[in-house]
Amino acid sequence: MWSSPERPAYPHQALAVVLQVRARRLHAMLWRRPNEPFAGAWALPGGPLLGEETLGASVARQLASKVELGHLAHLEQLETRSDPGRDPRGRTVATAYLGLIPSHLDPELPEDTGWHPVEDLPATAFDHGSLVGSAVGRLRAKLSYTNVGFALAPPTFSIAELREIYVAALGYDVAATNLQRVLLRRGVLEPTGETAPPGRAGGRPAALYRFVQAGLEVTDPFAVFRPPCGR
Amino acid sequence: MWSSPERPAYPHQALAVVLQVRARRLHAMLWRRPNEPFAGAWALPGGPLLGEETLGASVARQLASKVELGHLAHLEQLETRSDPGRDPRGRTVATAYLGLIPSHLDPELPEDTGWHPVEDLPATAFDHGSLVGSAVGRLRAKLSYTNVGFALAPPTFSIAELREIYVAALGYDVAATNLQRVLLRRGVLEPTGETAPPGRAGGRPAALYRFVQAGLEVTDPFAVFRPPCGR
DNA sequence: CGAGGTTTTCGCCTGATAGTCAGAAACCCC
DNA sequence: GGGGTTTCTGACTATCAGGCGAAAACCTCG
Repeated sequence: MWSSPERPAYPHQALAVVLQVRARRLHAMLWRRPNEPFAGAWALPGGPLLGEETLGASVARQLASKVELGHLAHLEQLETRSDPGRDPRGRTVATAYLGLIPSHLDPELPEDTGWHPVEDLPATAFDHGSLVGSAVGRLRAKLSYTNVGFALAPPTFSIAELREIYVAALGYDVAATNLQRVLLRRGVLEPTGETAPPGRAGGRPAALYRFVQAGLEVTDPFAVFRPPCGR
Repeated sequence: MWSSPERPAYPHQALAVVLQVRARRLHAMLWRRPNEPFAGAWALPGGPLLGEETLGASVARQLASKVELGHLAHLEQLETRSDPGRDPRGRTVATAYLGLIPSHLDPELPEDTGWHPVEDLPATAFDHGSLVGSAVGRLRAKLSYTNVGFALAPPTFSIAELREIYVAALGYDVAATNLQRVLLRRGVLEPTGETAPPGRAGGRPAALYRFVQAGLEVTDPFAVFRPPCGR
């Protein structure tokens, strides 16, 4: 704790890595910087921490200028970067958040803002490229042991649709059979009782499901070294 | 990104939640605050982010005044707290780190600093109590899917000793047989080939093991939704 | 209205692994 | 050498993920 009167301060910014599954690929939201440094490069939305707001409130405020906040289904703190050289203009500290938007939404974005596949990012400003990498890593890990999927999926969906989302987000193939069984057993998913009409090519109508809980919840963190009996 | 000239700044501090297994219980390192606010309450070691240092370097610097840095076997960033009211004196932002010290060490601590069982914390200053909670949660989760155990255990150890450490850190019982088999199969542990002499009560001499890798490594994050074949 | 094609669903089998237990092995002390 | 203690090993069981194939349900076209 600082007891001495000197209390150096550095500008602090909140950044958001907003991810969404679009056209079967995981995308990140970036905007093109008009000014130096890194003029023309793509950057994460964000800005200075102000007045009496928390970092969470700050990132929400900054995001509000890019998308409708109601479209954000999930927001969590990622990590804080403090490398003195991360901004050529001078020292800054930045805290990044991970935001998720369900795949059925197509929010209107400002002119300078767009979606970029995370596997094929353009040149990014500052350390924003590696922040996207961190965010994707976090999302992929959590998809397996939490119900974050709810923040990527529409309110109701067939297993086939959910599989597409998971495949896009995870970056590798998963079997629909297994996905259904695992998520059902864990109580993450529940059937709505309704079915979706088949496509024009025919096929059996797909049963619709929804996520039981809309907030983030850690299901069964890790199967290993579990407490003796039902925790 | 801030393009306007106004760049508000708030003092930023780095805090450390240092954990160690002592006497079969998980302890956190706290020091007693001499001054207001929270005079007499227990607080996490930490202090202001200075000059050209990163947060990691800052927390290491602050810790150096409490323990010998060489004793720290692991250090990772936890989370950043920004509630404007977290310090009654004025706004601060604090980034907490998780530090681990192996159980065989007994570092000398300053007069005002001591170890406290995490399950039985005294009154803490600021939001430090909940930060200890976060740290313990992180450690417990990672014990199951990484090799962080290396940072809690001595260089070599018997399975019984390792079990004690895991039990203390996790807060619940685990079977020695299982611990050995799981950690061996994952390639986290390897036998040294040596054995420890039995205690005075006799008993078969215990085989000694070591962690294969001394740095943090994510073994097999999550068994679910694994890519088709050996990734 | 039936045949062929398409998509989803369901059931079964397999393999991997965690949890548990009991017995054998190795050592001490008396 | 016998009793006690601790550790090690192997076997058994239960659970669950991964995969496959058949059945179900629906479409379109002739």
